[in-house]
Amino acid sequence: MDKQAPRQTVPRLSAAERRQETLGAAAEVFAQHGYHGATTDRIAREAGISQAYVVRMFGTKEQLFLAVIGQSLDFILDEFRKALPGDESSRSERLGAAYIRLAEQRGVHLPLMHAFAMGSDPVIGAAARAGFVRLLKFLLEEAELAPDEADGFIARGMLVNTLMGLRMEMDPDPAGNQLAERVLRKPRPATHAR
Amino acid sequence: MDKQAPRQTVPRLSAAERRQETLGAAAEVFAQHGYHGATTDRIAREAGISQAYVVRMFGTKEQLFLAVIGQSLDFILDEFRKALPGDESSRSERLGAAYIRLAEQRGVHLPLMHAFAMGSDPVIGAAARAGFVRLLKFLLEEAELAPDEADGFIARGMLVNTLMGLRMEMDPDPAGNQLAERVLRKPRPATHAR
DNA sequence: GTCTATAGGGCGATAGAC
DNA sequence: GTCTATCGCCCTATAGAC
Repeated sequence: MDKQAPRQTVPRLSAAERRQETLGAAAEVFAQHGYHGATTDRIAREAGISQAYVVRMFGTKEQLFLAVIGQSLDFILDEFRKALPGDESSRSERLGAAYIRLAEQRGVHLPLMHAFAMGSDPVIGAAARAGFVRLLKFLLEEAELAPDEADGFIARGMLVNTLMGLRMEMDPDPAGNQLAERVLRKPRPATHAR
Repeated sequence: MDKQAPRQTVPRLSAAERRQETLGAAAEVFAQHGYHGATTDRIAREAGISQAYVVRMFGTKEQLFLAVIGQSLDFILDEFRKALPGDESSRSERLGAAYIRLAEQRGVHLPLMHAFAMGSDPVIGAAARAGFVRLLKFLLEEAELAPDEADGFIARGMLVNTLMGLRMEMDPDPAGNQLAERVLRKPRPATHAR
C-alpha cells in the first residue's frame, strides 16, 4: 500500500517565515470579518496550521491584530514613499494611485478600516489613532501637501476603504458600481477604445 | 418596615415605546462595539431590561442590528430632506452641516460605518450596500448634485465617520485634533473673536 | 409585557507531548 | 516548531412562569 506522506520531524518553515505567512492569513481574515468577527481558528485554517499555534506565535488575538495593522501601515507608507519623487503638481495623484494599487489585496486597507472604527477600545483604539496620525503627518510633512489637500486626500481614501468594505462590486444596482468605477478608476491601459 | 417598591403588574411601557427605547440603546452599543463586539446583554443593561427580552422583542441580534441601521438611514435622509430647500449654490454645504449635526449622537453614523465594513456578510452586507446606494441616489436624484460633487460629499462623510470611529478627540497628538476641527467645524457661533 | 433560568455552542488560551 | 486535547468563559436563544 501507499504510505501516507510521513510527518516530517524537522520544522517545515523557519520561525520568521511561518510568522510572515500567518500574518498574511490573519490580514485576510480580519479584513473580511473584523476584529471581533474573526476567529483564531479560521486564521489557523487559512494559514494551514493549528489554532493553538497561532495563539502561541503571537501571544493573544489582540497582539496578532496589532501586528496586522502595523504591517498594513508599513505597506502603505512604503508605497507612498516610492511614489513621492517626481513632478510636484501631480504628487497627490501618484499617491492616490499607489493607495488604489494596494487595494488589490483586501488585507491592507480593510484591517485598518476596522481598527479605525474601534476607537473606544483602550488598546486597539490607541493604536488606530496613532496609525491614522502617522499617515496624516506623512501627507503633511513628507509629502508636503497643504492641509486642505491632505484632508481631501484622506477623505477619498476613506471612501475607497468604504467601497472595499461594502464589496460594492456585489451590488445589483448600477449606481454604486458607477461610483466605485469613478473612485477606483485605475490609469487606463493602452487599449482605450474611442 | 418599609416595603420594597412593589413590582407593578401593569406594563410599564407600551410595546412601541419600549421598542423605541431599546433601539436607541442598541444604536449606542453597536456604535461603540460594532456588530460582533456588541452583546445583547450589554444592550439590555443599557436599556434597563433583561437580555432575554431584547432578543424576544427583535427576534435575533442580527434583526436588531438591521433595525438600528434602518433607523440611522431614516434619521439621515430626514435631516437631508429638511436641508434641501434654499439657495442651490450652498445646498451641499447645508447637507454637510446636517450630517455633522447628526454626529452629536454617535448612534447614527457609527452603526452604519460598521455595517459598511461588513460587505462579506450575506445578510448585513446586502443591507449595507442597499443603504449606501440609497444615500448616493438621494444625493444624485433628489439633491441633484453632479456626480463628482456627490463623490466628494460622500468621501467627506466617510472621513467624518472615521474621525468619530477613532474617537479622535482622545488622541494626544494635536495633528489629528486639528484635522478633526477642520472637518467637523460647525458654523461658528456669534462670538467669533478676530 | 417582562423576568429568571438554562440549554447549547463557540472561542481564546493553556498544558503537555513529540 | 508544531500538534492534540481540553478547560473555562461568554454569548445567543429558548422555555416557561408571573
